[in-house]
Amino acid sequence: MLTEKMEEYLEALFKLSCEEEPIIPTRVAEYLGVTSPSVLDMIHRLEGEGLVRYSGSARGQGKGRIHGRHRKGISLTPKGNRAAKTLVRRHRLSERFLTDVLGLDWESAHREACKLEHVISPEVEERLAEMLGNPETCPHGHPIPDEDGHIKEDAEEVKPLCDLCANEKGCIARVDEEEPKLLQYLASLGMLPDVDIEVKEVAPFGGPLLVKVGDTQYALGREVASKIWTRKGHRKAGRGRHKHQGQGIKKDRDERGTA
Amino acid sequence: MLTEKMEEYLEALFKLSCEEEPIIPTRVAEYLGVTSPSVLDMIHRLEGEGLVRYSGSARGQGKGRIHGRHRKGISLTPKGNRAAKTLVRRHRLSERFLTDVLGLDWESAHREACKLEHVISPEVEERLAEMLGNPETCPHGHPIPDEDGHIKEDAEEVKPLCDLCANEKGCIARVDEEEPKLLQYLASLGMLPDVDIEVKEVAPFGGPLLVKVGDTQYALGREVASKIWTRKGHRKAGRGRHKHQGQGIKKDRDERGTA
DNA sequence: TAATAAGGTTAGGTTAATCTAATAATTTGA
DNA sequence: TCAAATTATTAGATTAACCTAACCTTATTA
Repeated sequence: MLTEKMEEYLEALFKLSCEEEPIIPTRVAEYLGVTSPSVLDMIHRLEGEGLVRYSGSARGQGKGRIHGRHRKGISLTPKGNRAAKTLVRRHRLSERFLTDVLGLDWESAHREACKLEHVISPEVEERLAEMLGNPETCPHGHPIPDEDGHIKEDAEEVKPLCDLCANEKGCIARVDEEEPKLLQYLASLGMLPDVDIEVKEVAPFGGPLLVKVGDTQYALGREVASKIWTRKGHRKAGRGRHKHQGQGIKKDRDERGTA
Repeated sequence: MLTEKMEEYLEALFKLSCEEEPIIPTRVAEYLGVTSPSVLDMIHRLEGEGLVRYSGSARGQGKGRIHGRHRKGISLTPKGNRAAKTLVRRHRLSERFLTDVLGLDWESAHREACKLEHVISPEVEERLAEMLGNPETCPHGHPIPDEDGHIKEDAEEVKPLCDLCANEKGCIARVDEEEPKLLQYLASLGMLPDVDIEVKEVAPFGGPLLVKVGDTQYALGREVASKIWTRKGHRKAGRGRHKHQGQGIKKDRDERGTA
């Protein structure tokens, strides 16, 4: 049986596996705010459950180098991957419910979803998805895995804002969700999924980007710009289905002005 | 900080305090399915948090006898009582949401609510209550404490079905929620809150009751009948407010035919 | 290449929540 | 009133998650 902590580790491993290549214990420790002996401890327990594999030190393997049958470092087994995706699905469905139906702001929704994802049963998960109209993304624009753990690939290329050239236009596909403060900041600038954005200038030597959203221009650091993911072209109709449904439900409490 | 287990104990103590008078460790142990040393352990921790009082053995105090300032045995402090009522509120609001909005059956709703109650924040609690139209009772008919922990008293006398005389009529106010199996059984007989019921016969010597619900008669043991609470007179319009709202939200997925 | 930094691992300890087994205290009732 | 039954309490163990401190091992780099 999975404990809540085990679930948290699985999720962390899943998210880290989308970024850097060999996942090392120290990275996990940083990500979760625990010490590395604690991570080792848990990794051993998760190995015992057949959810992760760990082949000793992964240092010096180089990014993405494959050694024999599988990578060094920590990796999720298919079973672990499946469990992690279920958690991600429950988290993102919860976020949609909390923002669209209950009208919470992004930061609160994220915080609450972190707790909800561990107590949602398959039955509630299914009904919730149905009630929300089977949304394809969370409020930040990240895809929601389907019941079978499949994640819909982006139809078009999605790249970070910092990779756009001067005068290139795009549409925000999603924003990284790890830092609540940043999320709140971006929301305050109107940088939300499905919003058009244009890079006006790119300062040299790693300097800031000058971007235009709506009628206003903002200077953004490269670091921040790397957390904003864009796709080509303009906003698409039809993508905001669930969102509009949510807004409809939310409308009658809009005077409270959250989100 | 309260752990989930502490919360479970508080809730158990709250429910037990509504029934028998001096709450003894052994009773709590039975109720929660743990051993008495475990209960003692937790009681000490809860005492340390100022949530309960415990004055040694309470045996032989007699039902409800007061000794000095407060009863012997385990009792909740005002702080503990308040915390327990918040949990009961969250549990019952969750149940309403799960049955009325998501269309779960009573048993599943109860099971899920047991988990949800521990992860709902004050903000979510408030919004959920609002969305549900501030319901006054859970699906089984039990009152939902308000945000301040006040529980609305019954306007009329509410007594167990087994206390009615032959040919006495009443309306089901609520059914005890502790045993899921029983709940499911009663629901299958149509014995739900706000349903009229009539006692046709009472067999002597602790025998069964013959009761009529709708057009059908059933024989119920005394034990079961003691879990069904009735009030005088017929179903009241206006009491089912939240229920109807729930049905409205549920309507467009009724073809699934759950609940 | 030797020193330093970064990371991995072990050993041992803590707290919450549980258990079993044993012992002490109280009740009940014959 | 005294034995049997019930309850309370203590002692000692266990498991999951943590931690700190100490000690290896592998990489970088001066």
